[in-house]
Amino acid sequence: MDDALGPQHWWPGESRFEIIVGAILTQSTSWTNVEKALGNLNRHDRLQARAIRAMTVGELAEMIRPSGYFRQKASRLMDLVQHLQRHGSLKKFFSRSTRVVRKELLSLNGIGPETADSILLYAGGHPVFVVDAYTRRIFSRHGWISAGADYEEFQRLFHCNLPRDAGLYNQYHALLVNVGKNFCRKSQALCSHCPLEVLLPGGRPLGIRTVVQRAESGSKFSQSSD
DNA sequence: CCCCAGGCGTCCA
DNA sequence: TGGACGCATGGG
Repeated sequence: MDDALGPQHWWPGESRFEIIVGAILTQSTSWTNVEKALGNLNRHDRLQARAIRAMTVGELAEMIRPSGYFRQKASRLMDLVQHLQRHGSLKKFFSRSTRVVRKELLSLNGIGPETADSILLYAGGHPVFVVDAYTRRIFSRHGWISAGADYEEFQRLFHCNLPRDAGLYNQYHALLVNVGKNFCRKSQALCSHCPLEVLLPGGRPLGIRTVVQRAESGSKFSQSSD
């Protein structure tokens, strides 16, 4: 286990490798389904890179079936694991500059900006802000950024307004996920009980720091995970 | 029955 | 460059 030196993250997972696997499996999929897939892998003692490589993609696909898109994800996961192998340890893989590792992750099939950044932040401890559907929804609904802004544009908003700190990005993202899940839901947003209610459009513009501090002090779910 | 979930690649205008 | 679509299971 080389996760002893890894960051303390809220992202579920016992090891850096499990976090990486989870990042692929959770693409457009609820975490409960991902848990079933991870449970299958764990039960068969398959939550290590070596054990994954020893399987066929077909076997891997069957094991992760509950996470949905299982054929695609099996193939993506296998590609990633093969790639990681060439770098030796995960520690070596992540020890290079954020820019280099990110570019490399993005070059792999099935790894887009959010998955790459989740892996960088939660498995690698790199200071990159993860922009997900919750983040986009919360910030565009409040009028803080256009809904049509692209990934890099959203990310720049955070990188330019917050200290470059992995622990901070980790915590902020966790808070946004909680607000997104429990209040700023896709349909039927529960603004009346939301910690960000006073920041609805029309109010005085406030910085990101204020937004997140409010989420932190107001959310009853700030410590919940999975 | 419906809608939704912590995306990504491909295709096409 | 950007919008539609396929990928798929499981829960509410």
